[in-house]
Amino acid sequence: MLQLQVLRQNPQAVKDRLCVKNFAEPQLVDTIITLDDERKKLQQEFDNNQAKVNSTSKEIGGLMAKGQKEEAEIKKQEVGILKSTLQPISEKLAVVEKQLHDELVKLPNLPSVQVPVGKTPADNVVVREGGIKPQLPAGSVPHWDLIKKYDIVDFETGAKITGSGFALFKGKGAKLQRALIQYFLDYNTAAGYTEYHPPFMVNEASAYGTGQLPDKEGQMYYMPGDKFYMIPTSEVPITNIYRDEILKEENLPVQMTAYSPCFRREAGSFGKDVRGLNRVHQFEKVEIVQIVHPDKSYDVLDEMVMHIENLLKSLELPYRILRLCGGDMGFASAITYDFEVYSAAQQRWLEVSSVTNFETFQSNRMKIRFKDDSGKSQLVHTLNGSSLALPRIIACLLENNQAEGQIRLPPVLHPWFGAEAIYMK
RNA sequence: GGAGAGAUGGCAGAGCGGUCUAAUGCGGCGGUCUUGAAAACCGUUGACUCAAAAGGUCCGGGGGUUCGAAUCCCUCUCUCUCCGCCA
Repeated sequence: MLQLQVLRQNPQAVKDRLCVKNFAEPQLVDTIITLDDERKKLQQEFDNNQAKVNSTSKEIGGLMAKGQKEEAEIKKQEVGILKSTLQPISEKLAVVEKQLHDELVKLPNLPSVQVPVGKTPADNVVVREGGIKPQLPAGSVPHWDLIKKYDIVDFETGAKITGSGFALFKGKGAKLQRALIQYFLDYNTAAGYTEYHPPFMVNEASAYGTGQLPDKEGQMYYMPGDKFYMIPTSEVPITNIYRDEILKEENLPVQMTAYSPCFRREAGSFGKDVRGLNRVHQFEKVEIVQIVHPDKSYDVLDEMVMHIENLLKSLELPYRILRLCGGDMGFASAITYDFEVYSAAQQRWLEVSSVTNFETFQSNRMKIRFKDDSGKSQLVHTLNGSSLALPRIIACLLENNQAEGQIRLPPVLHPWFGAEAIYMK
Protein backbone atom coordinates (compact mmCIF):
# COMPACT_ATOMS: atom_id res chain seq x y z
CA MET A 1 0.00 0.00 0.00
CA LEU A 2 1.36 3.41 -0.93
CA GLN A 3 1.69 6.07 1.72
CA LEU A 4 -0.96 8.79 1.47
CA GLN A 5 1.70 11.30 2.37
CA VAL A 6 3.60 10.43 -0.82
CA LEU A 7 0.50 10.96 -2.97
CA ARG A 8 -0.23 14.30 -1.34
CA GLN A 9 3.33 15.58 -1.67
CA ASN A 10 3.58 15.15 -5.40
CA PRO A 11 0.51 13.70 -7.11
CA GLN A 12 1.84 14.30 -10.61
CA ALA A 13 5.08 12.42 -9.95
CA VAL A 14 3.09 9.50 -8.56
CA LYS A 15 0.91 9.40 -11.67
CA ASP A 16 4.00 9.48 -13.90
CA ARG A 17 5.53 6.55 -12.03
CA LEU A 18 2.27 4.61 -12.20
CA CYS A 19 2.33 5.01 -15.99
CA VAL A 20 5.69 3.24 -16.11
CA LYS A 21 3.84 0.27 -14.62
CA ASN A 22 1.14 0.69 -17.27
CA PHE A 23 -1.39 1.35 -14.57
CA ALA A 24 -4.71 2.05 -16.27
CA GLU A 25 -6.25 4.59 -13.88
CA PRO A 26 -3.73 7.21 -12.75
CA GLN A 27 -6.61 9.60 -12.06
CA LEU A 28 -7.31 7.43 -9.01
CA VAL A 29 -4.61 9.49 -7.32
CA ASP A 30 -6.81 12.60 -7.50
CA THR A 31 -9.86 10.69 -6.30
CA ILE A 32 -7.90 9.48 -3.30
CA ILE A 33 -6.65 12.94 -2.39
CA THR A 34 -10.18 14.35 -2.61
CA LEU A 35 -11.43 11.57 -0.36
CA ASP A 36 -8.65 12.28 2.08
CA ASP A 37 -9.56 15.97 2.18
CA GLU A 38 -13.11 15.02 2.98
CA ARG A 39 -11.92 12.60 5.63
CA LYS A 40 -9.84 15.26 7.33
CA LYS A 41 -12.75 17.71 7.35
CA LEU A 42 -15.11 15.19 8.90
CA GLN A 43 -12.51 14.04 11.40
CA GLN A 44 -11.98 17.59 12.61
CA GLU A 45 -15.67 18.20 12.95
CA PHE A 46 -16.03 14.95 14.86
CA ASP A 47 -13.09 15.66 17.14
CA ASN A 48 -14.39 19.13 18.05
CA ASN A 49 -17.79 17.79 19.04
CA GLN A 50 -16.27 14.86 20.87
CA ALA A 51 -14.08 17.24 22.87
CA LYS A 52 -17.22 19.10 24.02
CA VAL A 53 -18.93 15.86 24.96
CA ASN A 54 -15.89 14.79 26.96
CA SER A 55 -15.49 18.04 28.86
CA THR A 56 -19.22 18.34 29.61
CA SER A 57 -19.36 14.76 30.82
CA LYS A 58 -16.58 15.53 33.25
CA GLU A 59 -18.50 18.52 34.54
CA ILE A 60 -21.47 16.26 35.17
CA GLY A 61 -19.25 13.99 37.23
CA GLY A 62 -18.19 16.97 39.33
CA LEU A 63 -21.75 18.23 39.79
CA MET A 64 -22.99 14.78 40.81
CA ALA A 65 -20.22 14.52 43.37
CA LYS A 66 -21.30 17.84 44.89
CA GLY A 67 -24.92 16.74 44.84
CA GLN A 68 -26.03 19.42 42.38
CA LYS A 69 -28.45 17.13 40.60
CA GLU A 70 -30.49 19.75 38.78
CA GLU A 71 -27.49 21.39 37.13
CA ALA A 72 -26.26 17.93 36.18
CA GLU A 73 -29.59 17.16 34.51
CA ILE A 74 -29.30 20.31 32.36
CA LYS A 75 -25.80 19.30 31.27
CA LYS A 76 -27.00 15.82 30.46
CA GLN A 77 -29.50 17.28 28.04
CA GLU A 78 -26.77 19.37 26.42
CA VAL A 79 -24.62 16.31 25.88
CA GLY A 80 -27.60 14.46 24.48
CA ILE A 81 -28.02 17.11 21.78
CA LEU A 82 -24.29 17.13 20.97
CA LYS A 83 -24.26 13.37 20.68
CA SER A 84 -27.12 13.36 18.22
CA THR A 85 -24.98 15.50 15.89
CA LEU A 86 -22.01 13.18 16.42
CA GLN A 87 -23.78 10.10 15.13
CA PRO A 88 -24.26 11.16 11.47
CA ILE A 89 -20.73 12.55 11.30
CA SER A 90 -19.16 9.32 12.45
CA GLU A 91 -21.27 7.35 9.99
CA LYS A 92 -20.16 9.56 7.12
CA LEU A 93 -16.59 9.33 8.33
CA ALA A 94 -16.70 5.54 8.35
CA VAL A 95 -17.99 5.52 4.77
CA VAL A 96 -15.31 7.92 3.56
CA GLU A 97 -12.54 6.04 5.36
CA LYS A 98 -13.60 2.76 3.80
CA GLN A 99 -13.78 4.32 0.33
CA LEU A 100 -10.37 5.87 0.82
CA HIS A 101 -8.84 2.57 1.89
CA ASP A 102 -10.53 0.60 -0.88
CA GLU A 103 -9.17 2.97 -3.51
CA LEU A 104 -5.72 3.21 -1.98
CA VAL A 105 -5.15 -0.55 -2.06
CA LYS A 106 -5.87 -0.53 -5.78
CA LEU A 107 -2.70 1.43 -6.47
CA PRO A 108 0.33 -0.73 -7.23
CA ASN A 109 3.75 0.12 -5.87
CA LEU A 110 5.70 2.81 -7.71
CA PRO A 111 8.53 1.42 -9.82
CA SER A 112 11.99 2.66 -8.89
CA VAL A 113 13.83 4.93 -11.34
CA GLN A 114 16.01 2.02 -12.49
CA VAL A 115 13.00 0.14 -13.86
CA PRO A 116 12.96 0.02 -17.67
CA VAL A 117 9.82 1.18 -19.47
CA GLY A 118 7.97 -1.59 -21.25
CA LYS A 119 4.82 -3.63 -21.54
CA THR A 120 5.69 -7.30 -21.99
CA PRO A 121 8.43 -9.77 -21.01
CA ALA A 122 10.08 -8.93 -24.33
CA ASP A 123 10.90 -5.49 -22.87
CA ASN A 124 12.84 -6.90 -19.92
CA VAL A 125 16.51 -6.04 -19.89
CA VAL A 126 19.18 -8.75 -19.70
CA VAL A 127 21.65 -7.58 -17.07
CA ARG A 128 24.10 -10.50 -17.16
CA GLU A 129 24.49 -13.98 -18.50
CA GLY A 130 26.67 -16.67 -17.01
CA GLY A 131 27.55 -20.34 -17.31
CA ILE A 132 27.91 -22.37 -20.46
CA LYS A 133 25.04 -23.80 -22.49
CA PRO A 134 25.83 -27.50 -22.85
CA GLN A 135 26.01 -29.37 -26.15
CA LEU A 136 23.64 -32.25 -25.60
CA PRO A 137 24.41 -35.66 -27.10
CA ALA A 138 22.22 -37.03 -29.89
CA GLY A 139 18.98 -38.52 -28.62
CA SER A 140 18.71 -36.10 -25.73
CA VAL A 141 15.18 -35.52 -24.49
CA PRO A 142 13.26 -33.06 -22.30
CA HIS A 143 12.93 -33.74 -18.56
CA TRP A 144 9.37 -35.07 -18.88
CA ASP A 145 10.81 -38.01 -20.76
CA LEU A 146 13.83 -38.34 -18.48
CA ILE A 147 11.72 -38.59 -15.33
CA LYS A 148 9.86 -41.52 -16.87
CA LYS A 149 13.00 -43.20 -18.13
CA TYR A 150 14.63 -43.07 -14.69
CA ASP A 151 11.32 -43.41 -12.79
CA ILE A 152 11.93 -40.45 -10.50
CA VAL A 153 8.83 -38.24 -10.90
CA ASP A 154 5.38 -39.66 -11.58
CA PHE A 155 2.70 -37.21 -12.73
CA GLU A 156 0.09 -39.87 -13.54
CA THR A 157 0.01 -41.15 -9.99
CA GLY A 158 0.14 -37.58 -8.69
CA ALA A 159 -3.01 -36.93 -10.70
CA LYS A 160 -4.59 -40.07 -9.30
CA ILE A 161 -3.88 -39.02 -5.73
CA THR A 162 -4.77 -35.36 -6.08
CA GLY A 163 -5.17 -33.96 -9.58
CA SER A 164 -3.38 -32.71 -12.64
CA GLY A 165 -0.29 -30.65 -11.89
CA PHE A 166 0.68 -32.51 -8.72
CA ALA A 167 3.97 -34.36 -8.92
CA LEU A 168 4.85 -37.54 -7.08
CA PHE A 169 8.61 -37.63 -6.53
CA LYS A 170 10.10 -41.05 -6.11
CA GLY A 171 13.40 -42.70 -5.24
CA LYS A 172 16.37 -40.61 -6.35
CA GLY A 173 13.96 -37.93 -7.58
CA ALA A 174 12.64 -37.48 -4.04
CA LYS A 175 16.18 -37.58 -2.72
CA LEU A 176 17.40 -34.97 -5.22
CA GLN A 177 14.64 -32.66 -4.06
CA ARG A 178 15.55 -33.18 -0.42
CA ALA A 179 19.24 -32.66 -1.17
CA LEU A 180 18.59 -29.38 -2.98
CA ILE A 181 16.43 -28.04 -0.15
CA GLN A 182 19.13 -28.80 2.37
CA TYR A 183 21.90 -27.44 0.17
CA PHE A 184 20.03 -24.17 -0.40
CA LEU A 185 19.17 -23.70 3.28
CA ASP A 186 22.75 -24.36 4.35
CA TYR A 187 24.03 -21.97 1.70
CA ASN A 188 21.70 -19.25 3.02
CA THR A 189 22.42 -19.76 6.71
CA ALA A 190 26.16 -19.69 5.94
CA ALA A 191 25.57 -16.19 4.55
CA GLY A 192 23.95 -15.06 7.81
CA TYR A 193 20.29 -15.81 7.24
CA THR A 194 18.34 -17.34 10.14
CA GLU A 195 16.47 -20.49 9.22
CA TYR A 196 12.73 -20.71 9.85
CA HIS A 197 10.18 -23.43 9.28
CA PRO A 198 6.81 -21.64 9.14
CA PRO A 199 3.19 -22.81 9.08
CA PHE A 200 2.14 -23.66 5.52
CA MET A 201 -1.29 -22.09 5.94
CA VAL A 202 -1.93 -18.48 6.89
CA ASN A 203 -4.90 -16.43 8.02
CA GLU A 204 -6.45 -13.54 6.15
CA ALA A 205 -4.45 -10.83 7.92
CA SER A 206 -1.16 -12.42 6.85
CA ALA A 207 -2.29 -12.92 3.26
CA TYR A 208 -3.31 -9.29 3.20
CA GLY A 209 -0.05 -8.10 4.77
CA THR A 210 2.24 -9.28 2.00
CA GLY A 211 -0.20 -8.21 -0.72
CA GLN A 212 -1.67 -11.56 -1.81
CA LEU A 213 -5.06 -10.17 -0.83
CA PRO A 214 -7.03 -8.68 -2.38
CA ASP A 215 -4.88 -8.78 -5.52
CA LYS A 216 -4.28 -12.51 -5.99
CA GLU A 217 -7.14 -14.11 -4.13
CA GLY A 218 -7.97 -16.59 -6.91
CA GLN A 219 -4.39 -17.84 -7.06
CA MET A 220 -4.43 -19.30 -3.56
CA TYR A 221 -5.99 -22.48 -2.26
CA TYR A 222 -8.48 -21.63 0.46
CA MET A 223 -9.90 -23.66 3.33
CA PRO A 224 -13.28 -22.13 4.08
CA GLY A 225 -13.83 -24.22 7.23
CA ASP A 226 -11.01 -22.43 9.00
CA LYS A 227 -10.55 -19.38 6.73
CA PHE A 228 -6.94 -20.31 6.01
CA TYR A 229 -4.97 -19.88 2.80
CA MET A 230 -2.35 -22.38 1.65
CA ILE A 231 0.81 -20.32 1.25
CA PRO A 232 1.85 -19.49 -2.34
CA THR A 233 5.38 -18.81 -1.00
CA SER A 234 7.03 -18.77 2.43
CA GLU A 235 7.47 -15.03 1.94
CA VAL A 236 3.95 -14.72 3.38
CA PRO A 237 4.43 -16.37 6.79
CA ILE A 238 8.04 -15.20 7.10
CA THR A 239 7.48 -11.51 6.39
CA ASN A 240 4.44 -11.53 8.66
CA ILE A 241 6.61 -12.53 11.62
CA TYR A 242 7.24 -8.81 12.09
CA ARG A 243 3.74 -7.54 11.31
CA ASP A 244 2.74 -4.69 13.69
CA GLU A 245 6.18 -4.55 15.27
CA ILE A 246 8.50 -1.65 15.93
CA LEU A 247 12.10 -2.84 15.66
CA LYS A 248 15.19 -1.31 17.16
CA GLU A 249 17.46 0.23 14.55
CA GLU A 250 20.42 -1.84 15.75
CA ASN A 251 18.44 -5.03 15.06
CA LEU A 252 18.39 -4.24 11.35
CA PRO A 253 18.91 -5.90 8.97
CA VAL A 254 16.75 -8.93 9.74
CA GLN A 255 17.78 -11.81 7.47
CA MET A 256 15.53 -14.84 7.24
CA THR A 257 15.38 -17.96 5.12
CA ALA A 258 12.77 -20.69 4.95
CA TYR A 259 11.93 -23.77 3.00
CA SER A 260 8.27 -24.46 2.24
CA PRO A 261 6.08 -26.11 -0.31
CA CYS A 262 4.27 -23.45 -2.35
CA PHE A 263 0.69 -23.90 -3.48
CA ARG A 264 -0.61 -22.12 -6.55
CA ARG A 265 -3.83 -22.68 -8.41
CA GLU A 266 -2.61 -21.10 -11.68
CA ALA A 267 -5.98 -21.82 -13.23
CA GLY A 268 -6.39 -21.98 -16.98
CA SER A 269 -2.90 -22.66 -18.28
CA PHE A 270 -1.94 -25.60 -20.48
CA GLY A 271 0.39 -26.61 -23.30
CA LYS A 272 4.10 -27.15 -23.81
CA ASP A 273 5.12 -24.18 -21.65
CA VAL A 274 3.60 -25.76 -18.59
CA ARG A 275 4.59 -29.36 -19.27
CA GLY A 276 6.28 -31.58 -16.75
CA LEU A 277 7.99 -29.64 -13.98
CA ASN A 278 7.70 -26.33 -15.79
CA ARG A 279 4.56 -25.49 -13.87
CA VAL A 280 2.95 -27.40 -11.02
CA HIS A 281 0.37 -26.61 -8.32
CA GLN A 282 2.65 -27.60 -5.47
CA PHE A 283 6.37 -26.99 -5.61
CA GLU A 284 9.24 -26.70 -3.17
CA LYS A 285 11.08 -23.45 -2.68
CA VAL A 286 13.67 -21.94 -0.38
CA GLU A 287 13.12 -18.24 0.16
CA ILE A 288 15.20 -15.41 1.56
CA VAL A 289 13.63 -12.33 3.16
CA GLN A 290 15.28 -9.22 4.51
CA ILE A 291 13.93 -6.36 6.59
CA VAL A 292 16.28 -3.41 6.29
CA HIS A 293 16.87 0.29 6.91
CA PRO A 294 15.37 2.32 4.03
CA ASP A 295 18.78 3.80 3.16
CA LYS A 296 20.26 0.34 2.68
CA SER A 297 17.66 -1.50 0.63
CA TYR A 298 19.27 -1.02 -2.78
CA ASP A 299 22.67 -2.17 -1.53
CA VAL A 300 20.97 -5.18 0.03
CA LEU A 301 19.17 -5.85 -3.23
CA ASP A 302 22.53 -6.03 -5.04
CA GLU A 303 23.87 -8.35 -2.36
CA MET A 304 20.89 -10.64 -2.73
CA VAL A 305 21.33 -10.74 -6.50
CA MET A 306 24.98 -11.72 -6.03
CA HIS A 307 24.04 -14.30 -3.42
CA ILE A 308 21.62 -16.04 -5.77
CA GLU A 309 23.92 -15.69 -8.75
CA ASN A 310 26.68 -17.50 -6.89
CA LEU A 311 24.27 -20.23 -5.88
CA LEU A 312 23.37 -20.80 -9.54
CA LYS A 313 27.05 -20.81 -10.48
CA SER A 314 27.67 -23.52 -7.91
CA LEU A 315 25.04 -25.66 -9.60
CA GLU A 316 26.88 -25.15 -12.90
CA LEU A 317 23.72 -24.13 -14.72
CA PRO A 318 23.69 -21.54 -17.53
CA TYR A 319 21.74 -18.55 -16.26
CA ARG A 320 20.79 -15.00 -17.04
CA ILE A 321 19.57 -12.12 -14.90
CA LEU A 322 16.78 -9.85 -16.13
CA ARG A 323 15.66 -6.50 -14.85
CA LEU A 324 11.91 -6.57 -15.29
CA CYS A 325 10.22 -3.76 -17.17
CA GLY A 326 7.35 -1.80 -15.63
CA GLY A 327 4.68 -3.85 -17.33
CA ASP A 328 6.02 -7.24 -16.23
CA MET A 329 6.57 -6.40 -12.56
CA GLY A 330 4.40 -7.55 -9.72
CA PHE A 331 1.82 -5.36 -8.03
CA ALA A 332 3.82 -4.79 -4.84
CA SER A 333 7.27 -4.50 -6.40
CA ALA A 334 9.43 -1.38 -6.71
CA ILE A 335 12.06 -3.29 -8.67
CA THR A 336 12.46 -6.94 -9.57
CA TYR A 337 15.27 -9.05 -11.00
CA ASP A 338 14.35 -12.41 -12.45
CA PHE A 339 16.80 -15.28 -12.69
CA GLU A 340 16.38 -17.78 -15.48
CA VAL A 341 18.26 -20.99 -16.20
CA TYR A 342 18.68 -22.41 -19.67
CA SER A 343 16.93 -25.66 -20.31
CA ALA A 344 19.04 -27.26 -23.01
CA ALA A 345 16.56 -29.91 -24.12
CA GLN A 346 13.61 -27.52 -24.28
CA GLN A 347 15.89 -24.79 -25.65
CA ARG A 348 14.27 -22.13 -23.53
CA TRP A 349 14.89 -20.05 -20.42
CA LEU A 350 13.01 -21.00 -17.25
CA GLU A 351 12.45 -18.62 -14.34
CA VAL A 352 13.86 -19.99 -11.09
CA SER A 353 14.10 -16.94 -8.90
CA SER A 354 12.71 -13.48 -8.53
CA VAL A 355 14.35 -10.90 -6.28
CA THR A 356 12.30 -7.90 -5.30
CA ASN A 357 12.66 -4.71 -3.31
CA PHE A 358 9.22 -3.71 -2.02
CA GLU A 359 10.53 -0.56 -0.34
CA THR A 360 7.72 0.47 2.06
CA PHE A 361 4.84 -1.09 0.14
CA GLN A 362 4.59 -4.17 2.37
CA SER A 363 5.82 -2.53 5.55
CA ASN A 364 3.16 0.18 5.27
CA ARG A 365 0.46 -2.47 5.16
CA MET A 366 2.01 -4.54 7.88
CA LYS A 367 3.14 -1.59 9.99
CA ILE A 368 6.69 -2.86 10.30
CA ARG A 369 8.69 0.06 11.62
CA PHE A 370 11.87 0.93 13.46
CA LYS A 371 12.89 3.77 15.76
CA ASP A 372 15.47 6.05 14.20
CA ASP A 373 18.09 8.15 16.03
CA SER A 374 15.64 10.92 16.83
CA GLY A 375 13.18 8.41 18.31
CA LYS A 376 10.80 8.67 15.38
CA SER A 377 9.08 5.61 13.95
CA GLN A 378 9.89 4.97 10.29
CA LEU A 379 8.76 2.26 7.93
CA VAL A 380 11.38 -0.35 7.06
CA HIS A 381 12.05 -1.67 3.57
CA THR A 382 11.37 -5.33 2.84
CA LEU A 383 12.99 -7.51 0.18
CA ASN A 384 12.73 -11.11 -0.81
CA GLY A 385 14.07 -13.58 -3.29
CA SER A 386 13.89 -17.23 -4.15
CA SER A 387 17.01 -19.19 -3.49
CA LEU A 388 15.75 -21.20 -5.20
CA ALA A 389 12.52 -22.63 -6.60
CA LEU A 390 13.15 -26.33 -7.15
CA PRO A 391 11.15 -27.85 -10.02
CA ARG A 392 12.77 -25.96 -12.88
CA ILE A 393 16.20 -26.34 -11.31
CA ILE A 394 15.57 -30.08 -11.27
CA ALA A 395 14.33 -29.96 -14.86
CA CYS A 396 17.52 -28.22 -15.96
CA LEU A 397 19.82 -30.40 -13.89
CA LEU A 398 18.29 -33.46 -15.50
CA GLU A 399 18.22 -32.16 -19.05
CA ASN A 400 21.55 -30.36 -19.16
CA ASN A 401 23.48 -33.19 -17.51
CA GLN A 402 22.03 -36.13 -19.39
CA ALA A 403 24.44 -38.56 -20.96
CA GLU A 404 24.31 -42.15 -22.16
CA GLY A 405 22.10 -43.92 -19.59
CA GLN A 406 23.08 -41.56 -16.79
CA ILE A 407 22.76 -38.08 -15.36
CA ARG A 408 25.74 -36.32 -13.89
CA LEU A 409 25.03 -34.07 -10.95
CA PRO A 410 27.29 -31.10 -10.08
CA PRO A 411 29.89 -31.62 -7.32
CA VAL A 412 27.95 -29.59 -4.73
CA LEU A 413 25.36 -32.39 -4.67
CA HIS A 414 27.89 -35.19 -4.29
CA PRO A 415 27.56 -35.27 -0.47
CA TRP A 416 24.07 -36.70 -0.95
CA PHE A 417 24.73 -39.02 -3.83
CA GLY A 418 28.24 -40.32 -3.22
CA ALA A 419 31.57 -39.43 -4.76
CA GLU A 420 30.77 -40.72 -8.24
CA ALA A 421 29.13 -38.18 -10.53
CA ILE A 422 26.85 -40.72 -12.12
CA TYR A 423 23.36 -41.14 -10.77
CA MET A 424 19.71 -41.67 -11.45
CA LYS A 425 19.88 -45.23 -12.68
C1' G B 1 -14.54 -32.43 21.03
C1' G B 2 -15.94 -31.21 26.65
C1' A B 3 -15.14 -27.92 31.16
C1' G B 4 -12.95 -23.65 33.25
C1' A B 5 -9.78 -19.15 33.40
C1' G B 6 -7.88 -15.09 30.93
C1' A B 7 -6.36 -10.99 26.99
C1' U B 8 -4.10 -3.78 30.06
C1' G B 9 1.92 0.45 27.57
C1' G B 10 9.05 -3.01 25.66
C1' C B 11 8.09 -6.79 29.77
C1' A B 12 5.66 -7.97 34.49
C1' G B 13 1.31 -6.33 36.79
C1' A B 14 -2.81 -3.11 39.48
C1' G B 15 -7.44 -1.22 38.16
C1' C B 16 -14.24 -3.85 39.36
C1' G B 17 -18.82 3.20 36.18
C1' G B 18 -16.76 9.66 37.00
C1' U B 19 -8.91 13.80 38.21
C1' C B 20 -7.38 6.50 34.17
C1' U B 21 -4.27 12.59 30.53
C1' A B 22 -3.77 3.85 33.46
C1' A B 23 -0.79 2.79 39.83
C1' U B 24 3.64 0.14 40.85
C1' G B 25 8.01 -2.69 39.53
C1' C B 26 11.60 -4.07 35.80
C1' G B 27 13.84 -2.45 31.38
C1' G B 28 15.28 2.02 28.24
C1' C B 29 16.99 7.21 28.03
C1' G B 30 19.03 11.79 30.50
C1' G B 31 21.32 13.80 34.90
C1' U B 32 23.85 14.06 39.99
C1' C B 33 27.89 11.52 42.36
C1' U B 34 32.66 8.92 40.35
C1' U B 35 39.29 8.84 37.38
C1' G B 36 35.71 5.37 34.91
C1' A B 37 31.91 1.93 36.03
C1' A B 38 28.47 -0.16 39.50
C1' A B 39 25.20 1.19 43.39
C1' A B 40 22.17 5.06 45.17
C1' C B 41 19.28 9.32 44.17
C1' C B 42 16.56 12.80 40.74
C1' G B 43 14.13 13.32 36.18
C1' U B 44 12.21 11.14 31.82
C1' U B 45 10.07 7.17 28.94
C1' G B 46 3.70 4.02 24.39
C1' A B 47 1.23 4.19 19.43
C1' C B 48 -1.80 6.69 15.80
C1' U B 49 -4.10 11.31 13.77
C1' C B 50 -3.94 16.77 12.43
C1' A B 51 1.53 21.10 9.04
C1' A B 52 1.83 22.26 14.37
C1' A B 53 -0.50 23.64 19.00
C1' A B 54 -5.10 22.62 21.09
C1' G B 55 -7.94 18.53 20.40
C1' G B 56 -9.15 13.44 19.14
C1' U B 57 -8.43 7.91 18.97
C1' C B 58 -6.22 3.39 21.11
C1' C B 59 -6.62 -1.22 27.63
C1' G B 60 -7.43 -8.41 21.97
C1' G B 61 -11.42 -7.23 17.40
C1' G B 62 -16.55 -5.68 16.57
C1' G B 63 -21.27 -4.12 18.60
C1' G B 64 -24.36 -2.37 22.80
C1' U B 65 -25.94 0.04 27.77
C1' U B 66 -24.77 5.13 30.00
C1' C B 67 -24.41 12.12 30.34
C1' G B 68 -19.70 9.23 31.15
C1' A B 69 -16.77 2.38 30.01
C1' A B 70 -10.17 -0.55 30.82
C1' U B 71 -14.33 -1.33 34.31
C1' C B 72 -21.31 -3.54 32.84
C1' C B 73 -23.80 -6.57 28.61
C1' C B 74 -23.55 -9.28 23.70
C1' U B 75 -20.44 -11.38 20.03
C1' C B 76 -16.00 -12.94 17.57
C1' U B 77 -10.79 -14.15 17.75
C1' C B 78 -6.76 -15.78 20.38
C1' U B 79 -4.04 -17.71 24.80
C1' C B 80 -3.63 -20.78 29.13
C1' U B 81 -5.25 -25.01 32.51
C1' C B 82 -7.76 -29.72 33.04
C1' C B 83 -10.25 -33.92 30.50
C1' G B 84 -10.93 -36.67 25.85
C1' C B 85 -8.81 -38.02 21.09
C1' C B 86 -4.29 -38.40 18.46
C1' A B 87 1.35 -38.56 15.07
